[in-house]
Amino acid sequence: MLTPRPPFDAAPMLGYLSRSPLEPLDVVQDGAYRRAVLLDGRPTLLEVTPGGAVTAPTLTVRVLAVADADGSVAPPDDPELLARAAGMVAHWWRIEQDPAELDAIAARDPIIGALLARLHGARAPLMPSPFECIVWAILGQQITVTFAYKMKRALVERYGRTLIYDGQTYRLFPEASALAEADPADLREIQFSRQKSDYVRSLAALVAEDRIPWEHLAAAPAEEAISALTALRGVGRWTAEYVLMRGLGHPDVIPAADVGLQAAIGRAYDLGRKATEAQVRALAQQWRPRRSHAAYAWWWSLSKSAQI
DNA sequence: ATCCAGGCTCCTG
DNA sequence: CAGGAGCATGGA
Repeated sequence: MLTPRPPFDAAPMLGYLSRSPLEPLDVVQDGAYRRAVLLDGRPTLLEVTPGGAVTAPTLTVRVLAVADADGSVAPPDDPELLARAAGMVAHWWRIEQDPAELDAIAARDPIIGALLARLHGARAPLMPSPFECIVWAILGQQITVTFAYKMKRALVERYGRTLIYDGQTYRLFPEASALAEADPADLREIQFSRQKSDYVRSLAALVAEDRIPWEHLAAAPAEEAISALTALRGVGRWTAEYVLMRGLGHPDVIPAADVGLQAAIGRAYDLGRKATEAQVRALAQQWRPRRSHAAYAWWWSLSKSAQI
């Protein structure tokens, strides 16, 4: 049982995690979140169940099943495993972040303040791994989100491992080694452009050889990490910023070139059209030092759960 | 039909 | 260094 720093509200986060019916990995059902990940080299199914109140929140983490090499599924055997699973969940769900830091932002900028109020207690959740995040960012380049989900689903179904629990199939995001060896013709079949195919395969090869220092990048100043990431083929500034905020947990990064953000911000600030990248960066000065949370909030405002 | 989506690389002038 | 083509597909 984890006890996030209050206020903490999992509801908007669950809404965000169930944002697309095509999303193949994030499973939200009966108020709980399930996700299969590789832990100690074995597919492991985790479940997170929010409880308590916004002012006294809890997160119950369970390890539902662990798959062995032969694919047979068993209940968890290692007591260490639960502690490690809980640690991962605590990190993804940002339970230590202090939402009080957002109050000053809301006071400075009432427009985002109204949005932050709707998201009272919410955190901007991280993706389970930087690798998954960077691949997802590349899939999302230039195309509609719906099409990106379609590609992600096909990628996961073709290259990801599976875990069957309670009659339900859970998929894992593909390992870097599997994507590094992917046949470009197969990727073309699942509607990857030649560029996306090249980018994903070359990045997967780097990650498989552990050539990307994720921990260093997570701790480095944002601009330094952005420079390092944009040196990689297929990674421009938008992708680097996305990976910093969603994959590495940098608190103060915003992908200002994102057209979704630009549309949301253009509407909210009554600009008459979508904001330019320069306008987003200028407005975002007010959202320091939590620009990542601001970006998440604007994206959330575009999701279905925000329309209600 | 044409444009544009959670961009990036590469090529041109 | 700015500007534009090309990429794959689908919805507006």
